[in-house]
Amino acid sequence: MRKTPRQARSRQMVDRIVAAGRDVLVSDGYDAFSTNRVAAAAGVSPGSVYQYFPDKAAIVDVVVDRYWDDVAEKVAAALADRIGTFGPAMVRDTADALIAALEDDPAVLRVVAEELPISRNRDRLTVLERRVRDLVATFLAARPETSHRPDPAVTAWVVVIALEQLAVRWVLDQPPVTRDQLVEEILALVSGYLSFGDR
Amino acid sequence: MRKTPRQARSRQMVDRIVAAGRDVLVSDGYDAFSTNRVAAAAGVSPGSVYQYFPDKAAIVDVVVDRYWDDVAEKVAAALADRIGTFGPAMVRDTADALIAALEDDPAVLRVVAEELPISRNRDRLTVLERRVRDLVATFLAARPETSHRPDPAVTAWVVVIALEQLAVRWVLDQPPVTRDQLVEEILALVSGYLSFGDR
Amino acid sequence: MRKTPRQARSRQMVDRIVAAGRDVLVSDGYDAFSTNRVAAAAGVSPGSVYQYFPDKAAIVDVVVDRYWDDVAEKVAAALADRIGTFGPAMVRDTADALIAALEDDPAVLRVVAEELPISRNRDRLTVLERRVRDLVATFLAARPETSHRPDPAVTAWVVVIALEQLAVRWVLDQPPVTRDQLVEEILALVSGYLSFGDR
Amino acid sequence: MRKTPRQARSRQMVDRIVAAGRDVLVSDGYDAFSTNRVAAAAGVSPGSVYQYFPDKAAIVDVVVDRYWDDVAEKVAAALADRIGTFGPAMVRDTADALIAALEDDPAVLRVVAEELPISRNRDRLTVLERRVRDLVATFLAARPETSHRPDPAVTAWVVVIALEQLAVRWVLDQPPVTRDQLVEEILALVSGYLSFGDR
DNA sequence: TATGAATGAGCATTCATTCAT
DNA sequence: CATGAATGAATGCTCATTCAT
Repeated sequence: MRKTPRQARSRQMVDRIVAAGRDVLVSDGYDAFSTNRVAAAAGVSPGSVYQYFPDKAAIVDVVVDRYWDDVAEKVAAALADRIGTFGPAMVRDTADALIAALEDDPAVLRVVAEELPISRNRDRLTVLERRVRDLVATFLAARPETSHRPDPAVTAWVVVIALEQLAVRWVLDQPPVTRDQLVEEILALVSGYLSFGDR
Repeated sequence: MRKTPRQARSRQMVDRIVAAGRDVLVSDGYDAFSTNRVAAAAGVSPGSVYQYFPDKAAIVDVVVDRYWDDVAEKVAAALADRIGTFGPAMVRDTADALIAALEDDPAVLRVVAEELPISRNRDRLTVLERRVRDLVATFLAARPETSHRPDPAVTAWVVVIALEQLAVRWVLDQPPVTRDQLVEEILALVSGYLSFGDR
Repeated sequence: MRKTPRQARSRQMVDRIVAAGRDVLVSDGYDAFSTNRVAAAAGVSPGSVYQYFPDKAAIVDVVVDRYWDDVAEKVAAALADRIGTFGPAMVRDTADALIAALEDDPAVLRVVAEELPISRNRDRLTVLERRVRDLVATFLAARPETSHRPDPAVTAWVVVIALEQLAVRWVLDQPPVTRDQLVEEILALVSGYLSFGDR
Repeated sequence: MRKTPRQARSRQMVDRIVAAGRDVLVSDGYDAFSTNRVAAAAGVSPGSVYQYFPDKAAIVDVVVDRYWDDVAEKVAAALADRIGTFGPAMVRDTADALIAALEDDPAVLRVVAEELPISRNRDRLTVLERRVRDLVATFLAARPETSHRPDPAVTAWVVVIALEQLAVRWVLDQPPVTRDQLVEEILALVSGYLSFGDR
């Protein structure tokens, strides 16, 4: 007749703390992020935080990790029903999925992308990178006859950076560009790049 | 019997403090950046710092501003003797100039781009933006007959973001891409993008 | 189906906790001595500790008490088969027995004598005191004809303090004095003192 | 017309903090000794403490050092006008001077001798040791014809420990021994020891 | 009984900022 | 102007103790 099984209770505490961490990050900013504030926001004592996290940095790390995992999951989900698309359509779909995922929580994106030491975000790109590598590969496979970029690894690196940064800046800076326009421009950028040298 | 006029002395103090700020930022990192440390590094008392800067943030702001001004100046200087180039050559020159400027002080670039809250970098892009706007305009002027990007403002926004981020990441992440490769890829990216839709 | 009667189980818990307390004291020192650590070392939950000890200090007290009881027991045992010796021989035997007892566990002696608030050691001397009182009495009884110390209680107090401290410091400070030398010096000190005024 | 010259002000702060440290140690005990409490007792902010002491331990060290310096000074002063005394008189004088010095501040003596990790007191004995070495040497010089302790270094070690501990315990434990009795017993102890073997 | 999650007061320390000199 | 001693709020973190299960 246990109300909260041991495992679940831990899980719940971690979740509460992470949620509170996210909130503090969003509303107070990274500089004002303190363990005491997180504890207060979680309705928990400072000591309790340390039963679940070894130190302050670990809380931030989990918040960031969860955010990017979330984004990756959304991108994967959005693309799941479109497998099989090729070339341009795939670019469009990927850009669209990424933008959509980033639009979901701009507040955290702002903190994560703009306030955090980049080191905390270092390993987050794996999923996007894999996706882009595939994208580049299938795109090129669809146009085997043409002359194009020589080194696929370099090409993927270029596309990842451009794609990611365009999506992030669009969400955060709200430039005078519509969402559809953005997707079209990304399509043009990537397509033009990948086919460059065609004749 | 005053050696230096008041104005000049102020200027000198500001310079000392900013230089010290830069050094502290580079060697200790943003987290360890403290007014006391800056004062010590400048050989000045903490109180004096507050005669020239309202608070700690203002010091960082000036360091960042000066850094980006410096970059802008270098880019402008590098391009000064190449005015009149068109299209692809201009893209190449711009990319090259930007990379060169960023390579000059990677230590500060690292702090500025990776550790600082991005808000501090907000207004830095004006020069680069103007330059890229010109670049886009002249490029398109060279190919007036072709169909290409519809909105020059949007196009410039896209190119700025991609160009800047590629140059920054290349300098900071040292990816397995040579400098020449990078310039070629940027050229391909921008040229492909700007001419996309040509036939 | 209870394996161990309640009483015995309590006893066992207390023993585990005290043993763990001793270990923590020895390996981590008094400053790092914490109830949680003791509980962990005992393989017991922190809550359980409080079923047997009212607070942290009580654990230390028992560790200390047991240590001194142990020493007292060893001294008594060592002297048991030498009852009947008189004067100098008895001094020598007592000194020897005490040194031997202290040598048995220098690690705990160090903590108990050097790190603990001495108040915790307050009542430990009873056995040694009684033994020394006897020693003084028999010594004097062996030389009834001579003039010597007037007040046996004071005399015993002096001898206890000197004897104990010499033995403890010798064990802990490892001075350049051999064990035999030490015993000889103690003998000289005590004998000289007790017979002082002889002619 | 400066009220407090720079040097003097520092000195004054250090003194205030050390005095507060002493008071906290005496009234709250070593376990409750905290930087915040010291700061409060000194009527100073916690931050100020750290302008004069690198950490908590440093405050304790200075308190202890000052205490023992003080004792050493008093002993030296008390003996200054008695130089030239020999043998028994010198023992009496030394014992008397030491007891007097320790009696002056039993509260601090209690903390220093009973609550502090002994390591903090390690180097304090130099003065007493030198004094005792001299004492032993002159004593023996006065009785060159007699047989006595073989190793002067060992002899001095024994006398230091006994003398110091007897004086300290007498002050702190208030045993049923008068001050004069104590001095007489110490004289008997030391004299008997040093002349032991005489005939 | 035994548990161990939760507590929260407390600690040592830092640092942006002020202000009397 | 320049100083730098002084501040004190705030920080990350610990640990003796409690109490619901």
